[in-house]
Amino acid sequence: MQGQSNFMKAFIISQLDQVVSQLKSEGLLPEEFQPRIQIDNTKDKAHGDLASNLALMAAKQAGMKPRDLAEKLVALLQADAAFMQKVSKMEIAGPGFINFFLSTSALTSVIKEVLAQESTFGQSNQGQGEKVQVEFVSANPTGPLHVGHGRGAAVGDCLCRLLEATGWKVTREFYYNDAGAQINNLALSVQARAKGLTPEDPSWPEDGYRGDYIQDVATAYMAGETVTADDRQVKGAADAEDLEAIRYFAVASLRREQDLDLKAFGVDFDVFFLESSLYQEGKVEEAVQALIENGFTYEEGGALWLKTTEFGDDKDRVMRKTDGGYTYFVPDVAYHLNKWQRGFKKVINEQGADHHSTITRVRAGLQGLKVDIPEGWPDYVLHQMVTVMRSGEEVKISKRAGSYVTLRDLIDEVGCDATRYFLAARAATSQLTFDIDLARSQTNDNPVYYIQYAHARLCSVARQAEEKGYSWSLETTDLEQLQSEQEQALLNQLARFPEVVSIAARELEPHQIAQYLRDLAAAMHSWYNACQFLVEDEALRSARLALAAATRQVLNNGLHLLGVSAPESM
RNA sequence: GCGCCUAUAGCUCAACCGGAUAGAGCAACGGCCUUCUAAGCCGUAGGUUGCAGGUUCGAGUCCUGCUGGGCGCGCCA
Repeated sequence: MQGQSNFMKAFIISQLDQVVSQLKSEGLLPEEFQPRIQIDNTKDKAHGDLASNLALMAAKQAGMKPRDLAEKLVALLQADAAFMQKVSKMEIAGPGFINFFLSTSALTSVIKEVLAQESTFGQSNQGQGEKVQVEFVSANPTGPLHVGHGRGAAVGDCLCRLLEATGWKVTREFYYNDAGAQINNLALSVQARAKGLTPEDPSWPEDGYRGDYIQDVATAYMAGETVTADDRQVKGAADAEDLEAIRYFAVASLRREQDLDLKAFGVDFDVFFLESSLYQEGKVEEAVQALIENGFTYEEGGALWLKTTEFGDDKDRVMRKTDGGYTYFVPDVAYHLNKWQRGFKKVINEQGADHHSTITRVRAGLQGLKVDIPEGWPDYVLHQMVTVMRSGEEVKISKRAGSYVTLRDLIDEVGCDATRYFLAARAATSQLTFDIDLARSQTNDNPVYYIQYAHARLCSVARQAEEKGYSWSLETTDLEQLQSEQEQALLNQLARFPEVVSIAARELEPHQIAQYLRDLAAAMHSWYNACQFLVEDEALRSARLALAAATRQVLNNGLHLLGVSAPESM
């Protein structure tokens, strides 16, 4: 699938396509030759603005040397007067690249596009209004969100924003594992605290949760406080013997706390899906029955097994334990069947790589249901582990959670913007080192402020232009004034944006947006230092204010995709 | 032992379905504020892309085999 490209790329591709057809009719190229014509951004401005490797790809089939074929292609393009209005010069370079030098009018046309499309510049319709469900975070309601959940939240939310920007109809979903052994464990831990035990006591539950937050929950429960979670209100029963009441209260308390953390992080969900609802509605049992009826199960050692090996797993897995309970992936299968039945042909699960072994099991279960779910469904985006560093040393604990660093710690300490940026700026496949000192620093070390500062500077220029009565309108502005090296570099960066958004969405890689924004901000800062905007020469001034307005808009659009604010002053 | 991820400058990381001389930031060194925000800019230095083969006109990118690191391999989730 070809990504949405900037219009000059699309234009050159279509012209080259015509030229290829021409060469076919001349018999120079075989009829069956169907190149994927590729136009690249150049790394070196000596190579022009855009470049094509078509001659290199087609040389063999044409039976010509690449450079000779390139000559031929260039000659045909040069014959087209309309084409040569947009391309001021072509050069053949290296082994046979064709370098395109764009005319100023072609370069500056992006300004008109940006100012006309405003906040929609960069958007496309790749998704064609199709539904996509993105499940992310999905933390167990047994403790505060940790930094790994934070990475999931940042990456998942940016993915959603990218998909929305490219024409998908997105449902953000959070799956609560509110049934199962870990919840029982939570209830026992709170109960122990309610009875005044501490983790040091010999009678403290085995594998109990030891963090301070358990004490907070127990105290609130015993005080009869009322907790309001997203879908329920629970009053503490103040009875240390009522484990059921404790369980209910504890889950509500932790859900509420997670909700507050997510809100502070600027992440909203459309659906909170409860694992317990699958049991209540008999969906887990239905899925199990279907798997049994389809012959993918067997009993052994008092347990029920799923033949996951028939779907690529290295060993079969227990579905129903000897104690009668289901293993965790069984409700997961029921849940994903539910997603499918809700009509999501595309589903993306963003989760930590430490859970990657579930993928094979869930997909195997879905195949075993035999309801025509495609083999590779659903998609997964796995993020690797996060290490938090402070003063050159790894930070492993938080006061509240005990054994891990919480998302709340980071938001409180470095702020929402910087936390989101740092957690989304690296490829999900890479382990991430979160440097608190760097994220906190309000200096040029910090890419968040670097990008935001670029935006704030342009806002400031616009304010001052207004104060001085320097009005301008696009219709009467002569964009040919933008001749400096920095201006042309910036124009090329602006033109890249729709394509970057498109590729980032297609590859499910939000970090590409962060990377791009840094490049764009760098181009803007270089320009800012090289050129004065509020000059006497009205023609030049207006052109620069137009470019400044367009750049500000694209910075804003890009920051929005990351969920990072775009301040008007700093 | 098996599976997934990963290895790029001293450090943290990029590199657009294989493209030209592998790029940024930090750290180091040298410059730029009477002028729109110096949270900025310009320059210098820094590399056998873990190792060895292979495919290709062309490989950090694809294939094979090694080596190191992370995660997983439970009738936990």
